[in-house]
Amino acid sequence: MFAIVDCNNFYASCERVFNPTLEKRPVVVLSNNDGCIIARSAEAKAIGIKMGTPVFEARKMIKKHNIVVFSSNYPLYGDMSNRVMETLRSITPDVEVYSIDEAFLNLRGTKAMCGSLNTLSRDLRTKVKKWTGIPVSIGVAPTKTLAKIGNRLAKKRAEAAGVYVLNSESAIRQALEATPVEDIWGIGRQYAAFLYQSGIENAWQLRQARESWVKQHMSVVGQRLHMELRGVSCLPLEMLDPPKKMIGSSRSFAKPLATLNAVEEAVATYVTRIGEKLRKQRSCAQVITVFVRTNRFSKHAVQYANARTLQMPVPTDSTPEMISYAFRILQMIYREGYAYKKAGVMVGGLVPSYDCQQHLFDQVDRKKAIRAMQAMDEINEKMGRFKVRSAAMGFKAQGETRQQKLSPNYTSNWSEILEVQV
DNA sequence: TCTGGGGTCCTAGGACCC
DNA sequence: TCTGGGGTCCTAGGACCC
Repeated sequence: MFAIVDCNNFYASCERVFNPTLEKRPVVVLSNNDGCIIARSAEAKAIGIKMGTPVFEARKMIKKHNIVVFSSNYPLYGDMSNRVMETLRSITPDVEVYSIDEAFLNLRGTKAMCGSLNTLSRDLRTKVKKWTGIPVSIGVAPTKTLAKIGNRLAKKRAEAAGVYVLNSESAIRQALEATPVEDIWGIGRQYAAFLYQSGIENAWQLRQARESWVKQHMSVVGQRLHMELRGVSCLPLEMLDPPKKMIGSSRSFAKPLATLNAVEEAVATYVTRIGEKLRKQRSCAQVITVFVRTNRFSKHAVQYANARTLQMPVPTDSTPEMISYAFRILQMIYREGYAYKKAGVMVGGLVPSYDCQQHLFDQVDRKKAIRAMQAMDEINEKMGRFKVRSAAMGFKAQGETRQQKLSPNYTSNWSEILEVQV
């Protein structure tokens, strides 16, 4: 049996843990750059605030209902996520961290088999709340996809009180009939529209569809999903996270940038982040892509977007080297006269760094570069991010993002730790 | 005025090999 | 009139996830 443990309104709940005055009040958390609403407390959802709404469109509602607004605070959420995951590991080592706020558990072999899955799940839910302050919902079923369906009902139905177990054919049928196709894990907008057109509206109807028909229209991904709905587990628990195949970094700018130099400094910053991630997972990259674009929502501004990919001669994880390639690309795609709203960098073709094919006529002293990057990473680890950095990033952070409603880093910065008055 | 960021997997088609 | 068969690798684009 699989369980999926999903934190309720995770970012909003994290903010609440350290600020109990937010209890019962509508809370929303914004995306990078304070752009869109990406997390909502139950109260905010009840008011009718939709996921992904641009904050300026919701301004009236925010004012009217006195909604508390936060910029996103990823150091805080990441840390709270670790606490939740550690708590889950206290009942079983079989934990797959699926996202910042979700984990799959394999309940086989846990004490559950002695008691009921229901009791075990309820106990786990209580434990996570008590140890971390984060409320979670739990779905339990014979496959991951069915567990996800259970989880949705655990959240939706008050009488479920946060736990929904699909442990019999009749329970599964009931749950599937109550699940519209667009709410199935793996069914997005396109497939949902297609299924409705084909007369399939809920998960039970999809389960009854012919396998060959599903395969024909939804490829093997759909076929797997179909089997999972029928109780045949096709998606195993993945406990160790495989190395990334692609790493990217991009941002929208609070204020558009109009000079090559400013865009260069932003791009250098993205490459620096990518370099850190690459070295952390001990990979080198073979290709690098840079893209720039103007504000795609602006109706009057002249639009321009471009991207280019470069094959690097030798796989590398060296920040300065990647910056020079990124700048070369930027030279090719940058055009004067536009107000740039967003830029980004991606690297791919990742290979393990111990396994990099060298180049016969390589001009770079790789050993030196490796030692320099190691020293830089160590200093920054100790003294704070970007303390030692490439001059290409500039002195003043370019393309800075807006973060006007940031909560303190309660759990990751000594000077922002919570103060309690006695 | 104002609209996020970071990923994965699959398929079809082209280029190439013998 | 009529032009094989079997395969790999790469890329772009589409679909999905949180």
